[in-house]
Amino acid sequence: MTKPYEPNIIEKTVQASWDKEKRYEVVADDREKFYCLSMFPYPSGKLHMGHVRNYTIGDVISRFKRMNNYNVFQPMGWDAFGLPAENAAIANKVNPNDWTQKNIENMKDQLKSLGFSYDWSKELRTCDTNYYKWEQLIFKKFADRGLVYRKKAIVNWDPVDNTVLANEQVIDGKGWRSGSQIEIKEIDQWFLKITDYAEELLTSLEKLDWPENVKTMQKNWIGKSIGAEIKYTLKGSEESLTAFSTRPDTIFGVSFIAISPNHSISTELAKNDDSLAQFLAQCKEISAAEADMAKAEKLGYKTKIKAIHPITKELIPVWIGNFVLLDYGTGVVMGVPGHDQRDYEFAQKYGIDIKQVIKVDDNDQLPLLDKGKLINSPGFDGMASDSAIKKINKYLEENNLGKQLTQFRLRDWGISRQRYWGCPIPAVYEDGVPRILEENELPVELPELEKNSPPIPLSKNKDFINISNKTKREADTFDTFMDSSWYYARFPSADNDKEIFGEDSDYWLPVDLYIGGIEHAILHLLYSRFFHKALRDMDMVKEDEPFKKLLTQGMVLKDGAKMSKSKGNTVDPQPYIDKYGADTVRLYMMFTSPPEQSLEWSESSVEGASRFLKKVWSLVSSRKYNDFKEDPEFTKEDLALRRKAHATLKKVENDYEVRYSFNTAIASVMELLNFIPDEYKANDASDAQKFCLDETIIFILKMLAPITPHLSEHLWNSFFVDDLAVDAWWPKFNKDLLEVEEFDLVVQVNGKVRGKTVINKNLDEKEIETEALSLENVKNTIGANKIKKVIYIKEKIINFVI
RNA sequence: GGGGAUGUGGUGGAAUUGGUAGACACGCUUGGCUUAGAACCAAGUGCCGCAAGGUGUGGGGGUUCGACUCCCUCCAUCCCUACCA
Repeated sequence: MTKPYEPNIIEKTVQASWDKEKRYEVVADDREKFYCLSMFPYPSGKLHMGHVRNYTIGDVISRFKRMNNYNVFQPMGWDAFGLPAENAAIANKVNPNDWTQKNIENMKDQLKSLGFSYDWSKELRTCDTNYYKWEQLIFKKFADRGLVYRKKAIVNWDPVDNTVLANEQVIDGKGWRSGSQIEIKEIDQWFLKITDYAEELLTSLEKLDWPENVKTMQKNWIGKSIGAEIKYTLKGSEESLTAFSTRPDTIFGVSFIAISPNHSISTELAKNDDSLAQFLAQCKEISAAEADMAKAEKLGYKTKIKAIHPITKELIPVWIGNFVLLDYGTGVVMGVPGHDQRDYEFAQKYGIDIKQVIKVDDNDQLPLLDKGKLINSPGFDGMASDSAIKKINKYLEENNLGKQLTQFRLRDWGISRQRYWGCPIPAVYEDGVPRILEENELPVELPELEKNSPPIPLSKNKDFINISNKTKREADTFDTFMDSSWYYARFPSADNDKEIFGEDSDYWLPVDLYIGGIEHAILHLLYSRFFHKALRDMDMVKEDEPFKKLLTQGMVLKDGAKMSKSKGNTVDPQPYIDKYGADTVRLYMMFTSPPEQSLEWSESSVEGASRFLKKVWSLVSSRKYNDFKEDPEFTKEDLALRRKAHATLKKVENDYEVRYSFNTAIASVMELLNFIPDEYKANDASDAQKFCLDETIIFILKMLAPITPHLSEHLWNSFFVDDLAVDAWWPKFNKDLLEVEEFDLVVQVNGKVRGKTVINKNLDEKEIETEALSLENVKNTIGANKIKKVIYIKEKIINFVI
């Protein structure tokens, strides 16, 4: 009788030996380096299945690379600042730091129990002064390079709670706690000039080994467009409005101008117009989130102002539209209802002229969004859109009415947050004038709170704010995306308190493989790329890009939505680890779907994963490797097993290394295990049979080692003769063993399968055809019909067309 | 509203380059073992049909000798939309 498989005992023992020998703490050496990074978590309390999936993927790849003789660095840390800590602090009257640290300890224990091969000596927490002090320094250096400025920007304001709300905290236009109608408010904030890098962020996407969909998303987000700025002078005024358009060829179709409710003209007019003032107030009753604005009903208010069309000199009404954003382009839209969907709807609603100025054919329906030939455009009629654009731009430029311009959709990054639990922005106000602190005035430490007292905003913390009568400290903290924009570069130097990026960072950067959720495809990844390029330009890092290769995992969903603490739909892995062991949980997560796909959580086949590991256990645990000095004589059946084992190894290698397709790798190993004939396991098996089984076992343990490291290591140590750990080497398949003399041929008639037959590889095409035609079912189907055509695909298929 | 993805048995999924649809599992059914259950073992399992056969990859259309795969169109679901991380 073999002992039962007791994963919890095995796993604790194996993990203890890793800790003792510090197996996964690494330093520079001669091997090729591999920096494998999984996105660090926000310490929300407990791990959920989304984390388990993400971190298992990273660990499987790290372990596979390590077995293939790479020097692998896989760190872990904590994105520790953020809103949930403050929410928890308010709800439960706990100190956000205590709450966060406790969560970190919990989650760290969970990560350790899952057996991830992290180098914990480089752990970092963004809420540590030794982390964020460097962030304040980066900010100062960015400022010195002219990448920092201040401007007004809109926020969600809760007039009852007197606080700024995050978009997430606004539900149907109401504050989540107070329930009151929120309003948009403009406040002064710090900005980073990410737009200075717009062009490079766009062009260097090409160099990246990233999934195409992520690159496309970033490209569209940056949104480079070539168009023209067109000046509309206002009637009876020196003032003018400038609108940007990518379609100057439709300029003769302009029948209104729309400006933002926040535009200075709007505010000016409202002073003497109560109904307009009311309209502007109404426009503020909408959340600042783009999705909400886009969904809101398009509303307009017609002013008495007229703009002069730059070419026809006709008078055009100026409207105020709630869909026009001030900090978006110029805050002025030229309305061309005939050729723009949104303008069309707006014009229909308010009875504004809709003119067709582009023609494609006689069946044109408005709005017509395609390019075509110009009509109703005096002086340009009959021209194709593209040449008309050039002509019109030239005309505008010569007459000082506008100019050709490249514009980006990307906006500068507002980094001010009106919160407590974040990195203090290192600035002061001297007589109200902002000044960013000098290097020798850093760090600005986040003031500690009383035990168990809820956070008060920094703006209300007098001890912190008031430096002197004239000098006040900045009360805002950084956006937490700042914290996560450079952590990848800090990790190798996490234990270095002398330099921000020491020689360890130099050695390990860039990240060779970055793994994380697809939800970060745009913001986090774009901000990090921007940081990296700015740091490069200050000679703080080399390379142009931080993440060479990217693997985006799909969401783990529960009840049809992304698993997250705030939605309250998380599934804790702990009960599963306790019941089945970490190896089973890891195996199940990898087996249940490929990494990129989103996945509705279900525990339905955890049992299957567990069952498979028990089978491996019962096959290997009481067995010892037979150290044959020379190869025995193999029968045909022996060779079939060896072929299967070597073919599986080849496939699994490809699945791990190239395809990141762990579910199919596991399926192949399961298939291999099922393929072993029972007599090979018996005591009276022949030497050749024992040899083949031993070889198969070696392959199985090695192939599983990245996914189920504890079981593999334990069985390896009891089974094999050398004293190297299971992750010391990866086996090599023998390609001579993969050769076969025969293949299965599928025989089709008119594309439908009518038979299958085994064909010797030596036969020529004519012989194969005869062979196929001799099949009973094929003969019957063809009957008296004449064969019109024969299609033969080498060693796969033959199709008779009748 | 915009951008990106996904859709295959009762369930998770496989089919890697346009070439056998449903590998590998879960579940279920039947049988074995057992006092009984659990566990384990064996066989079966897309749908319709006694069978021959037909049919089948979200719906509709197309290209092709051949389509889960390519094209058009519609529908559903998920993610992002700049202050959740």
